[in-house]
Amino acid sequence: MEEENRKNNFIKNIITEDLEQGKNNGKMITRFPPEPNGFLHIGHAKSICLNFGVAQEFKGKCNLRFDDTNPAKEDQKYIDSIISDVKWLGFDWGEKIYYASDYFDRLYEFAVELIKKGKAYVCSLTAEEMREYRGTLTEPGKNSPDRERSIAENLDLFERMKNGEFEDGTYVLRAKIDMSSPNINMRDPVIYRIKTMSHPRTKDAWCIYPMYDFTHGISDALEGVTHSLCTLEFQDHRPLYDWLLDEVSVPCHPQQIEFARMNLNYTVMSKRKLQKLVENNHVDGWDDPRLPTIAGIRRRGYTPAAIRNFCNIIGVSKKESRIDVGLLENCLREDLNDIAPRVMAVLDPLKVTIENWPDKDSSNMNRQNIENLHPQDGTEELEALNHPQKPEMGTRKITFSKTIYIEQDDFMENAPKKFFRLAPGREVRLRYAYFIKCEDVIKDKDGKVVELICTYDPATRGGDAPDGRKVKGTLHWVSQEGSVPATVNLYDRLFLAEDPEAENDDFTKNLNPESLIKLEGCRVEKYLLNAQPEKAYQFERLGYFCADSKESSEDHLVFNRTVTLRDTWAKVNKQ
RNA sequence: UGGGGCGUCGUCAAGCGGUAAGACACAGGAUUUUGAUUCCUGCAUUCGGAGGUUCGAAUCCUCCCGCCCCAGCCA
Repeated sequence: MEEENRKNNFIKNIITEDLEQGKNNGKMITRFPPEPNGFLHIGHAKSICLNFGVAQEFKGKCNLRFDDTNPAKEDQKYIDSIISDVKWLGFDWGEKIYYASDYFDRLYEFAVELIKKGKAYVCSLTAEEMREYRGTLTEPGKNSPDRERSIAENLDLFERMKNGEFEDGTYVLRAKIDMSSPNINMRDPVIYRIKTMSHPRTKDAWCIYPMYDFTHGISDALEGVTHSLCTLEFQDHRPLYDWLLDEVSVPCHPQQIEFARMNLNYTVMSKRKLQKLVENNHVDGWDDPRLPTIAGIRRRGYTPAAIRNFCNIIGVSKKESRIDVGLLENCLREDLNDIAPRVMAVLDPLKVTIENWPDKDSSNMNRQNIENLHPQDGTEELEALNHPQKPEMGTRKITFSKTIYIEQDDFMENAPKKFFRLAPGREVRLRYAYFIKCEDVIKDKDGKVVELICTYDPATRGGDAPDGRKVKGTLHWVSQEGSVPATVNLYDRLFLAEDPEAENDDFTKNLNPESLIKLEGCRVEKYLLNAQPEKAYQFERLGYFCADSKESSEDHLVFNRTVTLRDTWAKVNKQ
């Protein structure tokens, strides 16, 4: 379904044109450059799909490169999770993983080159002073008193910075550009700072670390990146990106192109807010199935194909937008409908006794209509399709018996005409089994319906009526003997508000109190006993579900609802 | 009020001077042992606004309006 017919976008147009004109010797290389300081979310998926996607499409390559220049925030565990997420999404970064930290030596040399050209200087202004000297959005900045320091002195100071002779914060290395530039990024930006701190990969080799702007462009150039795709907020940095690459002797000059990041409604995407949800236990951890993190949606049951397709469908532009999660869910359903085997599960069981079904120990056990009746326990095996539209997915046996369960919602004592399900005196089909008719309703002392007494029609075995009579409704069901108990997590959107962060006060006020409903008394087909975590099943008439990768076991099955089926009845019913 | 961006259907989004693609949503209808799927049909005389250029403008020009980003020794 996906892969074919990928949509065009302005970035692909640029690449096509560059390739046609023979730019970059006909090569095209992109990169996905995460900072390992947090977990990936669906917004990153857009960038991943874009960068790896165009590389695939144009027969180029895409490097996975960690932008690990700030040891204060970064950690190996993030590196590991990012690698696993990108792999799960289905992308291949070739033989090696790149790290900006692998370039620390060369980066240092490039800084020295800049100093020698008189294009960088060591500055001793404090952070606060530097802010004052920087000016404001409307007023130009002032030159640092250290701006005209001699090259020799700069060289000496910078080397001593590297050697660890100074305290953190005493000196920085700055590019010498233009303190009166209307673009604040060009007002002598810091390119190196002292941080006496161990780095996840280079350990204690360095106590000075390069800044993003300095590192990123050079890393791109060293890797021969041709198109450096990043989000809109870096547009103002492009002049600096270009300045740096022009001033330093790198092998090539990549082109930075910016696009709008993805926003989804009914959720939050910022690292800080996701962190708050986790820390304040509003959710169950970084992989909570309600979170838009890759780990979360994966645990929820989303498929990589659905996410890739979604990223293709939403397109790439420079317009800031908030995409309807409905679009995502639709891509999910499209994929799941194709691949998920169908099974039956009853989430809110209502007991049904088939009164004319032979009792285990009664004498009518030899009734000939019940072809595969097991005389020992009074059950019958029936055959069900694993996917009605795909016979190649095979069939499976399901067990029918005297005691079965249907969904509470599928029975109504005083049912309106449009209600196609079970009601006193009405007949429905049990999927792949028999027609049953409701003869009696048993209630407890509070008036709650606790059991239905029904009769079945032996002639309708498999679900077809030989006399051609029609029933409007087909219900899913499960039998006492053919099912096992399970817990089911019903997930819904995490927030009630389309834009949870619209008001500047506490966004957690918009949390949906019903984003998780844990159902304990569910019953699922025995077939599900060996369900693999994350593998999608369609619980017929309910939605798509998967066994939870953390909590489900053969002793205690736990399923997550990935997404519901489209439900036009619910919509009509609401009106 | 400095600089950089962006404004095409409810939501995304093509379009690049020749007379508004597509997807989702929505509304009808058909088929259906999932009120699912699938399948038809409809859905912007109009492109933030106002002028101008042109035989012809969403596309070019001018002005205006609205929204976003930038003053980390974060990325």
